[in-house]
Amino acid sequence: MTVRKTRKGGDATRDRLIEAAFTVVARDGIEAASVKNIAAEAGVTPGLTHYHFPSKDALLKAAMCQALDDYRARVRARREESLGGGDPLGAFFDDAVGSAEEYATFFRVRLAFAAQALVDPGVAEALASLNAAAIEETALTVAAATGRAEPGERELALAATLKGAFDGLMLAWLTNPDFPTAAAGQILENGARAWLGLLPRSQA
Amino acid sequence: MTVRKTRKGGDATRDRLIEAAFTVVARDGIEAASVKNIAAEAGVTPGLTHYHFPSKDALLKAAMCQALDDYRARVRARREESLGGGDPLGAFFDDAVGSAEEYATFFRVRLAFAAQALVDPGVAEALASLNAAAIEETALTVAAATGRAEPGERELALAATLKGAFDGLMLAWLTNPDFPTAAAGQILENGARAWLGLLPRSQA
Amino acid sequence: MTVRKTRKGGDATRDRLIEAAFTVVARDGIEAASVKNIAAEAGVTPGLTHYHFPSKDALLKAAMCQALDDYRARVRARREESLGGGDPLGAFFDDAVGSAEEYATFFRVRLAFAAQALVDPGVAEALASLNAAAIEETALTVAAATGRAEPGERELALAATLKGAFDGLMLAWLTNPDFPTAAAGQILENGARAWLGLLPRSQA
Amino acid sequence: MTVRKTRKGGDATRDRLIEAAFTVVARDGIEAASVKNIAAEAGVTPGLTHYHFPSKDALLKAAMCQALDDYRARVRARREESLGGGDPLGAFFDDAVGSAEEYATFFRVRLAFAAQALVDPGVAEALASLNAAAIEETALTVAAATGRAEPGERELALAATLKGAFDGLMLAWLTNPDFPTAAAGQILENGARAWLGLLPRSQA
DNA sequence: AATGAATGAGTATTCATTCAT
DNA sequence: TATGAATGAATACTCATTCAT
Repeated sequence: MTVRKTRKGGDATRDRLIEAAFTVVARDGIEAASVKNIAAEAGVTPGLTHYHFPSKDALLKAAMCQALDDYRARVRARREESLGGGDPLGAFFDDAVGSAEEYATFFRVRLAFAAQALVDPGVAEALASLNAAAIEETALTVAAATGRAEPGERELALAATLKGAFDGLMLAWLTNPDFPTAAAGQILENGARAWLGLLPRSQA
Repeated sequence: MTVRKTRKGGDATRDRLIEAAFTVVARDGIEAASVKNIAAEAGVTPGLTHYHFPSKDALLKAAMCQALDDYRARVRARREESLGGGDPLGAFFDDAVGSAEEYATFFRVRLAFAAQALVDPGVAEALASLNAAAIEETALTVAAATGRAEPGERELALAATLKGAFDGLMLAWLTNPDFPTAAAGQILENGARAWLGLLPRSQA
Repeated sequence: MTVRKTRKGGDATRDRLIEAAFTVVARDGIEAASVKNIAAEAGVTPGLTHYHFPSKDALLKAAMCQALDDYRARVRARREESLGGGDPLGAFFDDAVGSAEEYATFFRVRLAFAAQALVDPGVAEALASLNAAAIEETALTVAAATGRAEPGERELALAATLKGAFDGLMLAWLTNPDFPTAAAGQILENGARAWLGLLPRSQA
Repeated sequence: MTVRKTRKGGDATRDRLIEAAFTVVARDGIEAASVKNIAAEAGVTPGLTHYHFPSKDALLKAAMCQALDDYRARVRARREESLGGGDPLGAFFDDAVGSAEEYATFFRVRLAFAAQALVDPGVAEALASLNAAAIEETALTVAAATGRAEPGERELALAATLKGAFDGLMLAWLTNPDFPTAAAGQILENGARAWLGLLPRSQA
């Protein structure tokens, strides 16, 4: 019991560190994500970091994984929410375009790691697998739009395209508040529907 | 003449530093872009860097600006090459999809600075203006597709979307070699044509 | 207890750094007072300096404050020692002239900071307040000479003059070992006694 | 002729460098007196400094010597101006107290070098000899007060004391604008007159 | 006489990491 | 578990000096 309590405290600290790393990277960028800053954000001593994580990189990687996992969970929740509606694809685009602000924090962290992934194979691998999971999530939505139970190659390609394109739009929007979000959403949606052989939303 | 010679030596070094910065960022990432590494790549002493540039950030900024300017020049050249053809939009997509490898280096550098732009307003501003220039370049192509001399709001919105989306696809492709580039290109192209009220390429 | 022991180690190092800074400035001048030299004198790593002090300037300031505080304490001790004697002013001058060698180290450090105070307002302020404290100390001696409990304006002016003049004599003596210390002491003492309306010492 | 003209230009630059060094030291302190800053103040290139002076230290030394020489010349001019008056000592003190502001610039530079003299024997020697010259100048005034043609030991001791004490008062005044200048002048003057066996000025 | 380019040693400071407690 | 002290390598940047032109 006491042992577990102690462990729980330790785990709580570990989680606080992960969350603090996420916060610092999202707020101040990866260059500011020093052990000192992260520990300060978590309210602990820098030395303690190396008790919970073998290295700073391990901590950052853990933060990245958790962030992308949370992101995927959020995407899944949205999908399940909109399962009942008649137009899953429409709901997906409405969410993607309408909740940009909400996804922004995730994306800031993702971008920081993407830049590193181009250089560090370890980061690249972790990010790739997490990304694949998110794409599969989206593929389920796409499959639902065409009435298939399992997403095929065509659906997976579209899902990957949508995920990539939306990342790019997010990047553009973050660095340019005047970015035409709505138009971009329509353009993509039209392309997606055409790809699936569906009519445009207005005519459907 | 002699005067110019002296000046030339200095300017040549300056240019070598800029190019070295670009190379290091593209190859090893921005975290490795220390003054020492850049100077070594350029074959000069680190101290000399601060003779030609007031600070490391100024050098990196110069490298970023030059890189994006070169990128825009390349896009323009491609557009002018394909001016004679009957399908400017098709040529644009063929280039974007087919020359991914060629654009990759530019993108790697761009991504590094994008991550910083989220945090450093100075970088953000510079990158935004360079980005706007690239978008205008693309808008000319879009306008040509609809037969207009000057791009209107609709064309600009599409150009911004295409630029953003292609950036995202590039990011996805760089971190995942299996990314369905061709499919993504078609999806986007279909969306673009629909947005402009044109028929899909296959039917045109 | 154990807690205190840890803290003691840190505080001891901090003190060693302050003392080392004082030593280096007094011995080699302020231009030689680099973080590297000071740390070496203290027997620690340069990096550790920035664990105990936010900056080199903060360390030097701390050294200056402690030095001038020690100086004031020494002046006070001398005054209290000679409190019983019948001629406080005479005792003060005897000490000032006779203990020049002893005060020299303090003065060397003080001079280094005085040169900086002309340029750096932060140093100037700190030095001014420490100087004021030393003057008040001397003013107590002056007041005792006239039998007053509290020093008035006249006594403060004399104290400030004596402090300033003795600093100048110290500077002259340090750069010229042949400086007529004894004569200077008499000249100042005569001026001081005349200012207070007292008879010269020889006639008293 | 042309040769002389060229040389003249060179000498003029040399003088500009000396003056610039003086200006920078007086205004920004000796830590800011880098070759770069001095050259900028003189409006020339840093490299040129080493054509006219073998080293930075040589330039600074030249600036110090010229400054103290100017100071001595100024003191002498004052003395000669007041030679006709009946009270040379009174005139000397009136000048010293009244022209503090005018001497301040000289003193700032002098202080910077005094701090170095404590550490660098070369500077110490140069400064000592220049100081001795200034003291002899003052000794002439003191001798005039007692009606002697040549200053004796007693007069030299007083002159040294006055020079030293006034330096100290200048230092005190520069770091504390509230310093009681007038009182200090009277105290010193009383001491000086008593030392020479003269009556105080008020009674004379 | 003067410039601009270049060097190499030097600066303060930050960092991830270790370790005794 | 958690801390505070300590290290050594790395950082950007400054400096006096040299030299070809």
